[in-house]
Amino acid sequence: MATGRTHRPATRSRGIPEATVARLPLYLRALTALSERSVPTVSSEELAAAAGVNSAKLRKDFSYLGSYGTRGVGYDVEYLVYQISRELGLTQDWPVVIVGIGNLGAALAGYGGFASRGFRVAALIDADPAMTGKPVAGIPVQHSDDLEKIINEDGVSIGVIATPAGVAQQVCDRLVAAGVTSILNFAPTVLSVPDGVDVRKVDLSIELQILAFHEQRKAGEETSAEEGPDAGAEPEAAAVAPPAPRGATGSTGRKGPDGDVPAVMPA
Amino acid sequence: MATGRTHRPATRSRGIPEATVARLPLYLRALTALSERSVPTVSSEELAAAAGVNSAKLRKDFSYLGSYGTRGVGYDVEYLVYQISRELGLTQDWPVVIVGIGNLGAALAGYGGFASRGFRVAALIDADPAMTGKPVAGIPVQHSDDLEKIINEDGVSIGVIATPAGVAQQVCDRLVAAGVTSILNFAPTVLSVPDGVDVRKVDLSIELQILAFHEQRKAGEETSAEEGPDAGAEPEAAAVAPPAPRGATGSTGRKGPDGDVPAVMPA
DNA sequence: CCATCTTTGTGCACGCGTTCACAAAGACAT
DNA sequence: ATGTCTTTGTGAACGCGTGCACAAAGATGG
Ligand SMILES: NC(=O)c1ccc[n+]([C@@H]2O[C@H](COP(=O)([O-])OP(=O)(O)OC[C@H]3O[C@@H](n4cnc5c(N)ncnc54)[C@H](O)[C@@H]3O)[C@@H](O)[C@H]2O)c1
Ligand SMILES: NC(=O)c1ccc[n+]([C@@H]2O[C@H](COP(=O)([O-])OP(=O)(O)OC[C@H]3O[C@@H](n4cnc5c(N)ncnc54)[C@H](O)[C@@H]3O)[C@@H](O)[C@H]2O)c1
Repeated sequence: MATGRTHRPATRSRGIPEATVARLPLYLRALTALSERSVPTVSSEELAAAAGVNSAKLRKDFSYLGSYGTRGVGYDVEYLVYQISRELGLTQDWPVVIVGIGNLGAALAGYGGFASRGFRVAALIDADPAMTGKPVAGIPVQHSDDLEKIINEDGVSIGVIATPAGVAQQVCDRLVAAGVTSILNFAPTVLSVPDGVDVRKVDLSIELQILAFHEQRKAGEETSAEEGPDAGAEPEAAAVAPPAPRGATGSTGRKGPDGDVPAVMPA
Repeated sequence: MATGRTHRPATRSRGIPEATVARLPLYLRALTALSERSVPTVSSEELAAAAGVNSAKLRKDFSYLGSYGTRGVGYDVEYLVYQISRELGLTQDWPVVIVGIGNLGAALAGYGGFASRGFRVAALIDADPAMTGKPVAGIPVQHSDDLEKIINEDGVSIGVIATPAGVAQQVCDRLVAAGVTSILNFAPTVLSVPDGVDVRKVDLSIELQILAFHEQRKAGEETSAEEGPDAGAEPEAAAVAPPAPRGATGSTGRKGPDGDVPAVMPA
């Protein structure tokens, strides 16, 4: 290590790999469970199993945080919980605003997993005047006119967007302008933000499409043995000529190698 | 994970990189928008901008599907929509069951993004007898006793888990035993499944923790100049002795009201 | 038919992330 | 103290993903 670009000569190992950061919450969850069962120590092997990862990976991940283990014994659960919590910034309280209190937003508002890790729902915001003042999950909804004020007063730096996709960018812009620097986006849109602002997206539709891809592959796999070369996939089979299929989508007549249904791309 | 079996030396270029697969839905969404505006063709540059990715990456991604572009012109929108849809398996209908119709499950049930891409909610399943028969988003909830029957009758291969974490593994096992081979898990637990079954997880809590990490780093960055040694980083500063801090600190001070904690420790 | 201009498709290099494998560190027993 | 046994921490190799940069392909205009 360290051979990379050591922009930060000061304190060493300033950079924890992104992949590691993404796994820390996983470890933390497993450790918390152990802690509640009063388990004093765990080996990398046990913890890795609980977190569903490779033990070598886990050890390397922890090595970025420091040497918190004891050889021959393992890791002290309580201590590790604390160290990871601190590293993730969970020892402090993070006020969060949720914008767009519809079906999803309401579910999120009532989600216990928020509070359980130091995330406090500071406010629920919606543009619908009819919603204003109405309590959702015990928290009164506030009107989006007050968005800037709310964010400033509470010092909110994390925002959750659960509005329709069409207005997500606008909402995002307002959040950022008001001082939010981390956004969790549930709307199916690509958000553009200035440097220094982090955006993470949760897109159900994309997840399903990825699953569908693998599902299709599995299905094709079984029959491929006797179906011949172009059973499940070879694009060339369907490729007539690139600039050909101009016009209607449904006009794709005989294309699918295995009796595909014409693609109807809906709204 | 996912691509466990590479027993396929047969047909060439069988493997589309996982990272590419994950981006295809993104491209598809952007292309669909263009299609609705009747835009006939797009360059890789334009499309990349719309999808929020690098244009070289996009071209390389498409190259895995075949040569569907025309040099000097770009890509035919309609044709590309069809090709990507086919590659992702969206030209066929995917019945999906949602298990656990609580706050989140209900929101998912009513989500338009499902149907818009060939995913059909085949059934809503919940263990609560009081829910049985009650329509949610126009679909009557069925009791989990009938889970196996429902899955078999509809030929469901994709399941969504939105139950409490504590029962997620059991639900998962039943789904898999009944024939489901793709699972989208919203419960904060690590699911273990046999080979051949794909699991994707959506974990709000993890996303927030990742944001918090970066948020903390941003905050620490500004003050780091004068903060001295243990600003927000050097672990040793807080390190008393590895096996020391037993029970102290109230660590995260959580008292999970949500039962967020797994409890399921895969032995 | 040829020249020019646009945009694709990809070879290549690089960096990140994963995994193996093992020396060293420490616990524990004798 | 010394030896044995367990488990960490990490060096090193490898594979995947990314982005640059450019030749080739094809459109377009003369
Ligand atoms: N429901 C789901 O399960 C689900 C899943 C994945 C993604 N999504 C996405 O999440 C978003 C919300 O979904 P939903 O089902 O809750 O929709 P919804 O229509 O029920 O809720 C949207 C809410 O946003 C509010 N809103 C509209 N414009 C606003 C603005 N400018 N400022 C503040 N609030 C505004 C509306 O008043 C409404 O209450 C959508 O983009 C959807 O695609 C939903
Ligand atoms: N609400 C959110 O925004 C949110 C966000 C992220 C993750 N989650 C997770 O999603 C899950 C559901 O959250 P929720 O807020 O909807 O909880 P909820 O308590 O409102 O709903 C859970 C539902 O699952 C049903 N259920 C319980 N055991 C079952 C079983 N064995 N088989 C079938 N159904 C069963 C219950 O009857 C209930 O209707 C939880 O694991 C939660 O941690 C929720």
